Amino acid sequence: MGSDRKSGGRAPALRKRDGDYVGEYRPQEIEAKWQKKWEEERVFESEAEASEESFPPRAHRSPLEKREGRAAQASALVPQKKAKYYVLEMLPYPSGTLHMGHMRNYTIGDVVARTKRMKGFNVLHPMGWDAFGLPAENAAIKANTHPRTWTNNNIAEFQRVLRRFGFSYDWRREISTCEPEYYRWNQWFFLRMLERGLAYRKKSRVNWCPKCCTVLANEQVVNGGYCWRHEDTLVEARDIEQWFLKITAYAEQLLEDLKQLEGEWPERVITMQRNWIGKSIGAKVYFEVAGTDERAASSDQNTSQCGAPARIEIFTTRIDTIYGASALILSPHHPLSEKLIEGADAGAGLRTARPAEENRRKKLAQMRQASLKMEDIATAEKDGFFTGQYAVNPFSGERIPIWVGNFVLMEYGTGAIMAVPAHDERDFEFATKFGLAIPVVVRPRLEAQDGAPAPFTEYGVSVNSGPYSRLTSEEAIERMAADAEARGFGKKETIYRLRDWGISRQRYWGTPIPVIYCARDGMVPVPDQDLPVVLPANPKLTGEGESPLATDPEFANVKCPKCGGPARRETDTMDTFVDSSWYFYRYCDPKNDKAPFEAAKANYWFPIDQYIGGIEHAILHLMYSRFWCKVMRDLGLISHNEPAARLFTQGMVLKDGAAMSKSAGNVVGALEMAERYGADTGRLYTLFAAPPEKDLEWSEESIEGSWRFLNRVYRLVDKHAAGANRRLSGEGEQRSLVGDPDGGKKTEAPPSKAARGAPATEKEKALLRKTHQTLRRVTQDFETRWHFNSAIAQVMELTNAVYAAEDSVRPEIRGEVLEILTLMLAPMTPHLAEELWEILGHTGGLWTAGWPTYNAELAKEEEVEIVVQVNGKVRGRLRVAAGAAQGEVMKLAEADPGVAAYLKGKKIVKVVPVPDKLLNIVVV
RNA sequence: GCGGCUGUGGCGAAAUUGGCAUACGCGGCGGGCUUAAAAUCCGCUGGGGAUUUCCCCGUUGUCGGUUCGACUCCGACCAGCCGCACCA
Repeated sequence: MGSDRKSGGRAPALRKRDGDYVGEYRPQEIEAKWQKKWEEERVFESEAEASEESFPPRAHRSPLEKREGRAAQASALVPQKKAKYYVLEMLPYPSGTLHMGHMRNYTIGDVVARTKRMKGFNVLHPMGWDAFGLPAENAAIKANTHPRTWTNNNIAEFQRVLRRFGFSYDWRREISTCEPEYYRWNQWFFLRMLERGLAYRKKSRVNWCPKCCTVLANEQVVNGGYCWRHEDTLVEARDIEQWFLKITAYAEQLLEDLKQLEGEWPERVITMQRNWIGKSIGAKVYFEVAGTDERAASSDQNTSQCGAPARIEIFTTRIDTIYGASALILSPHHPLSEKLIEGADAGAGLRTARPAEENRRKKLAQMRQASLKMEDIATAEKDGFFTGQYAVNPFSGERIPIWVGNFVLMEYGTGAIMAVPAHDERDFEFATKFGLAIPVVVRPRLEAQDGAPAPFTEYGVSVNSGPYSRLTSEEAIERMAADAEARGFGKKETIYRLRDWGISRQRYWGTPIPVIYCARDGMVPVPDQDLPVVLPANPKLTGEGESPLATDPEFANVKCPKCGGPARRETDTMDTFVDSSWYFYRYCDPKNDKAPFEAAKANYWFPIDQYIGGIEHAILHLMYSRFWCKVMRDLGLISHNEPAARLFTQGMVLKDGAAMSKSAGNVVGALEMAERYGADTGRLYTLFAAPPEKDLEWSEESIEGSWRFLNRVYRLVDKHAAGANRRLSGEGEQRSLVGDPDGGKKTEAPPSKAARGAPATEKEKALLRKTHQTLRRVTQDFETRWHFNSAIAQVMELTNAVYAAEDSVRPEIRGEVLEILTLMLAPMTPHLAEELWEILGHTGGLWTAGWPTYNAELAKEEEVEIVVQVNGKVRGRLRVAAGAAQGEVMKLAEADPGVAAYLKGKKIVKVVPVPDKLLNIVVV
């Protein structure tokens, strides 16, 4: 980054230029000055939630309104009752250093918050810390300190940096999830879920990360079997007793309510959630097990010779293909797969060779082992073996072999499938490899599709399906499911891919799960009045073995709350995603010690109007917190269904092609940036370099451009004010001075406060026109499209126009333009804008000003350029009065020599006019 | 394999509803100021030609379609990125 000319310690300030003294833009001083002022004046504190009564809108009238007496009309557009606006960036995990990737996220939120405040909303814009978590524990072990020390140090540092960037947070509401005042409510929620059967404990196959030394939720397993924290570490399967939250109870609602979010949340996130929930509508069908003889005669023989259970349940979405089932296939982990391979080896007459029992056992063990590794499951070759047993197809009565296959997942459906090779790719592959029959039972609807490649997996028309032949697939699915249900061998069923949320973690730095195990009373919830269950202050952390809390007898050994006998505490802690599932509600009422929050306060502020964060939480945090919201609604705590009305996922900041991160070693530190160029330049650059949803490649060279622009604006305003002051004091124009001119501050009356004249010259008109056109577009870009980059480009153009106009416009006109320009910059570069506002002579602080009102009258073009095309090619340009009549434009076009040349000798067949823009003449 | 997103100058990008493609910025080149440099201000920057006014040509990943007119809409393809992935 080279020179230190931008650093704070430059030679001071005043230089002579064109007879005016122009100061130098010194962001470090300006930024500190205004941050202090904002804090003193408590500018960013939202108004009380109870304030549903009317508030007068923030008094703002733009200079132009004042001049034209339009204030009354304009304020009619502002809601009389101050509307609330809750804008939130996802809370950070305080680790490492804040870099410009983080700053981009917070800058976007801050622009929104500041804009809304200027527009008269009661804005809630809080910040807090996702303070529990494994990295703190690991770092503490490494540095031989306490996770709390490590975390709090980081929080202090994060705070410092965020304040340095001037983000407009209401710091009174700051929360930290590792404080007992916060996590006691995690425990409280857990107990409420326990009461409702939404929290339960079971032993199950879970994902274990050997590096984290703890269990992971399904959502924390990425890239087909790797730990989300250690993307190079394969997750292992373990059977562990742990706590689950029953998110599956809300599967349908979570899916259904995504519809409400359409258009408000990124399509991508909605799609990902939909896929994650993975709803399948189908049917369960029960197949009787018929023993080892495929031809077994007696229909009443429905237990096998080795005592295997009577029936196998399968799930299918294509019950219409059941006449084409040529086998049942069980998952290696299916409990029956073990039972079915027992018993005497096959007798004579089997169609398919049955491996000897010993080999069957070996094979099963092998397949179970293989499927523990989650990698390559999708790509692994199909494998399986015949159990020797048969089952009866309840529709056809046909006996079909029962196999075990490696591609059948125990975790999905019933862990068993019917194989229909003719109409399913995987079954086809399996059948081809092992020589199973491939009977066709669905034909394409159109003859033209006949001879379609096997397998044919689409809907069509049933054939060879007994009474169901000739039905369309849709009809067959409907009828066969109903018949199966009526005849008692099946039923319609909807299943979801979504699994319950495993929240037990075998680590220290998290919320203790508030239950106690008593030898006599079993599992006993900790009574509400005993909350919070506080983490022991001095744990023995090793990062290995069982939960650290289990090794702390003082913590683990307790009296049973029911019988008073000796009991043992649960020593696992909660997944930290519990903390972040409801944190945004706590901001509404951060100090409440009676309840997680007061319902009225939450209902005032919620839903979040604008939530902003990274795409990496598309499923994790954003699914969990939607679930939590619905649980809280059912507990009667809140009265809405979804926590966030709108979601925005910003792009990453890349450097050298990779996401900025500590581990990649390519971070541009936020503090470093602020020291070198000032926070405003950093903010401006991240907004200008790319639209916010897109990834942004960091470029040191481009930052200079943003820096130069702010300097340019500063000089422009400062020079203007200096000139105005000189005129006021020296040249005897009789205008009153406000304040003390010797006070060292620029408190003289600014041009804007003086009586203003209407634009007189063409140049003045043009500049004001440009100003209001810019204001219109910037307002739109802020409001709806969030194209901050093109908004900034507009402001740059306006700045260039003011420079170009030089002295051809009177100072009072220029003053007006510069005021609007300053206000437009305020949300993006707030410190500089405050300073300019003061330089322009305002004493109240820019935060008391509102967003300027666009004046359509002044923005209107009087004369427009019309592009004349002949057969779609530009052949001439006309300057005409705006709104000129079509015939007149046509006449002018025909008179234009450039156009006429192309019309000569041709016949005009069509004329397409676009008013005030274009005229296309079609000739042959 | 399925789903989604993206493709525009040397670079980051703009183009609001189908209406002048390349605004704004970076980089580069030239000029003013300066003894000089930095900073700053001004101009040029798709290609070719005319010393100006100007003329010709090309162009938004590729091919096709709709349209008076397509970066924008439709179809097919190519490339890159992301997500899911034996989900029955």
